[in-house]
Amino acid sequence: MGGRIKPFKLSFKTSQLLKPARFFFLYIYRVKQTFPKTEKLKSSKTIEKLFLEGDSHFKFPIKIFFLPANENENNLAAFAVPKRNIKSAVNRNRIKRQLREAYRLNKHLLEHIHGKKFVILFLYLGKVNPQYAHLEKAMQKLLKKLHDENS
RNA sequence: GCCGCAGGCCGCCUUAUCGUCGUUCCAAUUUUUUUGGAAGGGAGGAAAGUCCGGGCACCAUAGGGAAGCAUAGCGGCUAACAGCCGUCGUUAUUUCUGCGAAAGGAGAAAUUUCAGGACUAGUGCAACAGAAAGGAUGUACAGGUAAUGCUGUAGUGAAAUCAGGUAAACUCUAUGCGGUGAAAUGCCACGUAAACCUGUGUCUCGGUUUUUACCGAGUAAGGGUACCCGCCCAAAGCAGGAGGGUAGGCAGAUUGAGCGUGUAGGUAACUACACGUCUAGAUAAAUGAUAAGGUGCCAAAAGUGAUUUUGGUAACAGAACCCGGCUUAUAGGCCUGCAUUUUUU
Repeated sequence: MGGRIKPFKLSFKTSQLLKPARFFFLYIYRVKQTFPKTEKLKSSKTIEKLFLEGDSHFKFPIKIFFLPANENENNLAAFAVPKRNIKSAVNRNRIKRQLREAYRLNKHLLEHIHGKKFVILFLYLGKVNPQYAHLEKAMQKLLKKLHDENS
């Protein structure tokens, strides 16, 4: 874990804007906020399995499917936006990027489930382009719920 | 200055932090590799539709025939084209010139339309009007004959025996077209590996012959390329099963009919030469988030006005082997040309 901890350095202005719950985690130490290839879910078999066997939670507009996968080193995550709801390719891409961003900034919420790792799929079910702030809120609630159930 | 039309160009910017995908360099670990750091780069004019044309790759089927599809004045450009340029004809608009009492019609220029080969090969079709609209022929008057709508005029119509009109009607003529499509294809790794089992499947008649087989004819009739001939396969082909392996890596893949500038040739499209330049390469698919400032647009308020303040908003849209076009979508801005109107001199 040593390589993943960085000294906390934020300006006064930014830290003022942070909410208390998030502020707590960040104040102790800072989880590295990266999202490299090794944390992306790529196997089509696993994704199929997720839809068939995975448990799900829903908080508008995001639905998540997840399965425990303790043999993995990292949590694996994938993001999907159905073509049925969002027609434009540009908007689909954008929502996927925003989902990924929201996950990247909030994945530290899953760090404290010691030993337990998950395979997660995030599915966007809204029919219009979202505000990023709403997405992030929903993401935080879902990750917290997952955390509380398994700790 | 305002508004309109046509053509061309651009199509949000800057900074900071955190991320993300390649490249290069450095350090650590080291066979590969992995991790960290630094530098520099990272979507479009249409990347879209997949409508044409190529490059490139492959094929047991690529040849010939007919069919089908595409193109269509003439000349040029190009790797090629259904594209582009020039030109002739043609459609329409505007302006000018001169003719005329007027209605009108003539010529020239600019822009613009065209599915612009052939109805003297054949077939089909044609509203209204009209006796009659396609091997047609009636009435009135006049003429003529041995006799007859035989001839002329009137009448209908765009057109009445005239080489009529029509090919975004069949058709004919000329030219072109093998098919598939980067999920192609090649290599590496894994694997006993063009391996195993089951089913389907090569017809009928005649002749030669002991039989196999060969020859000929017929049929939709073994399989393959839509069809036929030809050709190829027969240890083939097709379908299923069991078992194994796997959605792996590298190449293809980004230096190219590339881009920029200049000179020369050409009416132009474009071409030649010289110099400079490297500008995305992902693969469950890289460009995002946050903050601040600016820019454009819209709305409201204030002001005679220049303008200021506040709020909102950021068009269409995401590379997927690569090029040349076409078509469609597109907020807003800039430039050029033409025409109208207003003001000033």
